[in-house]
Amino acid sequence: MKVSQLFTKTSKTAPADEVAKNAQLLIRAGFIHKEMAGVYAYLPLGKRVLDNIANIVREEMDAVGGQEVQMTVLQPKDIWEKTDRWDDAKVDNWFKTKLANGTELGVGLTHEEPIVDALKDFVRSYKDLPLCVYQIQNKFRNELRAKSGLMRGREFVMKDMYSFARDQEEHAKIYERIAEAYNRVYKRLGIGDITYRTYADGGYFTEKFSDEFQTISPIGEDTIYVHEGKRIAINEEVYTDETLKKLGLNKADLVKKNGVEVGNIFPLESKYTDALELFYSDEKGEQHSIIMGCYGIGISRLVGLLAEHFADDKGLVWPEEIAPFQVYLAPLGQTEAVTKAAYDMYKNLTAHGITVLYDDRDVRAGEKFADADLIGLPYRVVISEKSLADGQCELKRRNEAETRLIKTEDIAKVIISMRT
RNA sequence: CGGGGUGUGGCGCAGUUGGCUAGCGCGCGCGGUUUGGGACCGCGAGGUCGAAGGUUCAAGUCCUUUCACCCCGACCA
Repeated sequence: MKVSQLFTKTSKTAPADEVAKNAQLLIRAGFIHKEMAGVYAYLPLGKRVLDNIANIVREEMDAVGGQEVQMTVLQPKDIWEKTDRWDDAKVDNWFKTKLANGTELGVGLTHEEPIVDALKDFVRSYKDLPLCVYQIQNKFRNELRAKSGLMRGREFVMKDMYSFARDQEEHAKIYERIAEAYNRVYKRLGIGDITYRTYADGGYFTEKFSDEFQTISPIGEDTIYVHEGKRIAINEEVYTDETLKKLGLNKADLVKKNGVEVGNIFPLESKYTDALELFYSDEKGEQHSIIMGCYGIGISRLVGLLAEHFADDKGLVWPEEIAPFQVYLAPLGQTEAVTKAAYDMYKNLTAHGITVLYDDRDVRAGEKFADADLIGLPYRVVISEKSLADGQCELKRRNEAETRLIKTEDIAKVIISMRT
């Protein structure tokens, strides 16, 4: 894409109504637009990042047998009454609305009920199970206080997967398989080394733990106790001697950290399936409860976390799998030779499947460099009269200081070889 | 929801104890000089000061109400 065609612009100043670094950087670089507190639009660059993250999650969920669906935002009241979650006294962060005729509707904050309801049309027999269904879409929660930019919004993008198993043993296997998929997701996002499977409160099922995936970060809202060696952690909310004993951990081996909850998986037993009367028949024709699990990843929260984590004093520093484009191509000067070389390279890189943000604007070098740094693409290629005289261009990684001279015709090959 | 703070061109800000056609920087448009780290000069467009009501000869400055946003806390399947 050409910068001249990109409708967003960068800004030297951060908006006064944002304090969170993730929001400041993403807004300055033109990735997102704040619609209101806790509600952000994704502009072309931000949308690409959001999609890249979603696609990593999608691939890993598909790999463990997930089937993607798109559920509705508007939801009928009755299914929520069946599980006793409609009442504001039970779940207080609902957005609710009404049809013209007065019928009450819910605005989706999670989708256990409608998924189970939809499966009732299809799941009857033990032959239909197990199965995993997931969705990646906007969810709405009426948070009392939105905060920290993308980290806690009222409208946000989330991946939710629901598993349906015939018994506890089958459920446990699926649960572990998905937990491993989660680790792969965070690894691919570049935060595997600072993300820990964390024992946490199980909510409705307090006798059991749920598992959170917590990424160590100074902006983390949660306090966790990390066991480096075992790559696990305990959320402060269940950090008791009893828990430690149960997990066989020693207080002395744990380090207190701030964590961002980037995922949460938990067993739902048969609470929703029973309440909504989704059962299966076994070989003998006897009916049984279906054991359900729920697996969330905050996609838009990850955009915020990654922006916050992969940044320096000049701007964003995107990992390759997440960056909106791979290369920032910056010709310096407007001479015919430079312009032609840049355009040829743009075509060449694109033909090699390398995405390029081509800064074709007639602006000074400093401005291009500053924008390249702020937007934070992994590679920057500079074409100028100087290096072009030797048939070369300059290649620099965003996360390194070193600049290297490359033969212009080799640039695609070199970048491909440098890829992580 | 409790506490604290802030709303002035697109963005960041300044506007003394109320007083004249509401300023500055960035950005934007035009012209020119520049051209390897957000250049410089000149000209120009753009705001009725979050909104509503009130006090006053006079309100961006005072009062009331209200909306929005930020921070701390509480909350957070």
